[in-house]
Amino acid sequence: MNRATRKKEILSKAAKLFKKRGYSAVTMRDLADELNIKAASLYNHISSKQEILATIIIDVAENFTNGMQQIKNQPLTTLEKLKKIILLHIDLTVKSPDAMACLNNDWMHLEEKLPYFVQMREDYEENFRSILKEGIAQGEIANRDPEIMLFSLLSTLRTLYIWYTKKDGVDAKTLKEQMPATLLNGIRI
Amino acid sequence: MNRATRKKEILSKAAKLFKKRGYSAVTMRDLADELNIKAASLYNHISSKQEILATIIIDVAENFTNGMQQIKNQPLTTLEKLKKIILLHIDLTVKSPDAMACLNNDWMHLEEKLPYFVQMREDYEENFRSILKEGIAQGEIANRDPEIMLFSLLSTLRTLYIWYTKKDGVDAKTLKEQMPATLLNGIRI
DNA sequence: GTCTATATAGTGATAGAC
DNA sequence: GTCTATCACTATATAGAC
Repeated sequence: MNRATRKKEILSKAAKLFKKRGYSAVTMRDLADELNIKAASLYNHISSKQEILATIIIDVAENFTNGMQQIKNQPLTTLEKLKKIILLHIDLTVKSPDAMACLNNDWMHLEEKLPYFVQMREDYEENFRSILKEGIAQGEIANRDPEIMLFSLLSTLRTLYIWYTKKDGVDAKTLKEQMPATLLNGIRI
Repeated sequence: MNRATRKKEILSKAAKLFKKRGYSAVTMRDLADELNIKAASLYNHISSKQEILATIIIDVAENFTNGMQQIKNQPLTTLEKLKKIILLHIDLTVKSPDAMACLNNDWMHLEEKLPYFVQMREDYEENFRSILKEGIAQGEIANRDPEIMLFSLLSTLRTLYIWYTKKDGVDAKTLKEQMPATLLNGIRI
């Protein structure tokens, strides 16, 4: 198997295992078994277990950062921006549910890339918070504690991967159709 | 220090460490350091690392089960029942945020107690789902996919501990006053 | 009730043959 | 590109002294 394809396969299987048991509980031997090779062979493709984790998480995190950058300065109402943010979360979750789980559960095991990740996450939350406050100021959304609205929205969006990948869970189409209304009705005037 | 107090202290410090880094990443030496004793001394109070995890998680899980049992059969409207469920989550989170984190993030590392836990969690979700469906049938809440409403509510309630323990986070009083309205407005007619 | 010492079984990662 | 063999280290847990 060629080098690039094998590496992608390693990252994909690793994300799947990390989602199921967490980064610390997955050994290089577990990962190798999943690929039907020996643990030592993994090191022909990656340099460390840590590199695997960082690659998985930073890739998704940068997708969120880029998505938010595109949304925040568009000439849209607050509710339109929030709808786009909700759809961004749904799209990224549907595209890589395992990587979303890693980002949510294993980010604290990042080493070299930890400060970079934390900065991206803080910026993302701050942009989200600004949009909510803007909506309150303009009378578009309810005048309640923006911190409560923020965490209610983010909690749901960040854990979408749990419900999306569950048997008898919800499919992508239903999510895109019903999620924005369910979440936005909770905060709109 | 007397035996019962020491054991409680071990469970408390363990929950705090598990919340921060996850069960698998915390060693018995880490835990012992936190208590200023040696790892071997822990075994005079507990029989295994696994026992610590199970004690922490099952205790909170049984609190949820008991709370739900008391709520579901009371002569209340759906919205009143949902408000009581929301307050149950807030109360348990404020009481033991670290144990809530363990329950959410480390339940899959339970061994002997895993089936018991999974059954409790499934029953809890099923009771929650029934109450939502009852509300839709009686025209009290919006006629949307109950699965989406369920996961939106549960995601927020289950991750309350993240925001409650955060610096600049939300305090218990604000939560109890604003959380029910924010969440229920999203689903009520 | 805590200690030191240790048993036993992994852990991530490297060297070098094929 | 994968293998076997192995290194240096760390994990949970026990035995027995104090």
